[in-house]
Amino acid sequence: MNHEARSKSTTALAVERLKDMIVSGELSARSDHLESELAERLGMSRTPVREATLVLQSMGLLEVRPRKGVRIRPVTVEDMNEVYEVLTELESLAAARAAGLGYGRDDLAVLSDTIDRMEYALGSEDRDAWAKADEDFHTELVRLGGNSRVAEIVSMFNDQVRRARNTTLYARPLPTTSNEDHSALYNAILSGDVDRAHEIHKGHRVRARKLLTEVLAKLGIRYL
Amino acid sequence: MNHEARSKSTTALAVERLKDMIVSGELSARSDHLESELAERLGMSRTPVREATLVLQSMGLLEVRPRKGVRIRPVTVEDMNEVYEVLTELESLAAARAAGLGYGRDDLAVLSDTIDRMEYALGSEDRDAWAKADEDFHTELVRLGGNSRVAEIVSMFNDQVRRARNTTLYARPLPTTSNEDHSALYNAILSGDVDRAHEIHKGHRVRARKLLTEVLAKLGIRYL
DNA sequence: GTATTTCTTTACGTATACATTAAACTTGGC
DNA sequence: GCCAAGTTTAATGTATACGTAAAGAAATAC
Repeated sequence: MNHEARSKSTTALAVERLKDMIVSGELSARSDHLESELAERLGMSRTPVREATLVLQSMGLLEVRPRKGVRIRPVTVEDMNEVYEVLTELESLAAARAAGLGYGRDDLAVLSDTIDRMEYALGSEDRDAWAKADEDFHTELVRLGGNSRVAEIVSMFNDQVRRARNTTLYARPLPTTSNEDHSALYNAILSGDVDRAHEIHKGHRVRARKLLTEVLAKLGIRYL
Repeated sequence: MNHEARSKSTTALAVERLKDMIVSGELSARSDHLESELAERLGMSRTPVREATLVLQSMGLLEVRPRKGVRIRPVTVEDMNEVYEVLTELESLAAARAAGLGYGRDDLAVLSDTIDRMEYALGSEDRDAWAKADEDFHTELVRLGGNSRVAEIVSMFNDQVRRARNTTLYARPLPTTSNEDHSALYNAILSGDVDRAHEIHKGHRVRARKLLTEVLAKLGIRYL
């Protein structure tokens, strides 16, 4: 009997490890890597690495460029705008749908918890904890929205910009105002106010995006 | 010198062929297929087939189920609702953005052409031509929207529901009213009316979805 | 010195071989 | 007759082998 998680396929492991390496910056943006190099680094043959790169390519994290190695995709300011535009629409949709589904306090317990965690993290100025809670908040929100495709896209796009977000996390003001948005959204969902939920979250996202682009501009960052 | 299209990789070919087979129904929904079976049918080894199935899985067209063969994903009514919900949001966004980009008549020539083709197809009651033109219209619209990620998602989701759409194409009234929407949208984009473009297309999509679900309900279809 | 061509290298694409393991079948106990 | 344990089967997961073609290096012509 295996007390650990059941042994995953090597390919799945490669996807996981490579994703981590990309998000953490261990594989830096715009760097090229041969399949054989990655295979050696991961201690496996080229086959699972190849399969993993295909998957990661479809997730938008890298580009397979024959004979030049896979290139870790940089996230340009333009990319950020595209991603945030989609996230704004789809999350707002999810918020509205969630409000329309008649959730009660129990159903929203997880969401409420993420809000509390953000608040607490803000108090102790723990940016990492705040970022984690914020991501959980968004994940739970789209889950509540009940459209699995929306949830998938949001998850994928979050992966794409996570590195960028990490970079800016310590270079921006603490998002003290955003928690008001979160609470307001929670209330809108609980009270079933579809339009208000949509409105609040859309505004929240638009402001977050503006803040981010300003920070990037101030830092003179073109890509991450 | 090769006068044909430059020889594609076997994997790319497998993706293409399998996609065609799925969309055309040659591989029917809910059917299972072993890698070796598909490899033989396509006259290639398992390797490119495997890679293709990974890609098609990420496109949502099939599911890789170890030791049971890949399963061609059925499209349930629920799936259709999810997909159409996302398409509604993202295409409306694209319409609004397109309207905001100050396109002139020349820029909108392709869009205009697809509208003409739909009108003509309606006159001659050529449903296939209409469907093709309609799809081109939507593709061009999101291209004009200028957000490549939106365009990608829309393309992927269209693939997912194309089989369903083909099935209902001859079981529904000819969409005679929809062309008014298209013209109105064209004018809104040309005149730069962002809000109206959004509004028109959203309404258009909502009506199209309603029509489709009604047809499916009437036919008693649960999945396609 | 530069440009062109040939040669060499090498990374990838594909096929094949092999190991693994889930599922199916068989057999024996009850 | 039914269930469980063990065995067999076969499809996948992974590694490896090999041919091909692209990128780069070298050599030669100018």
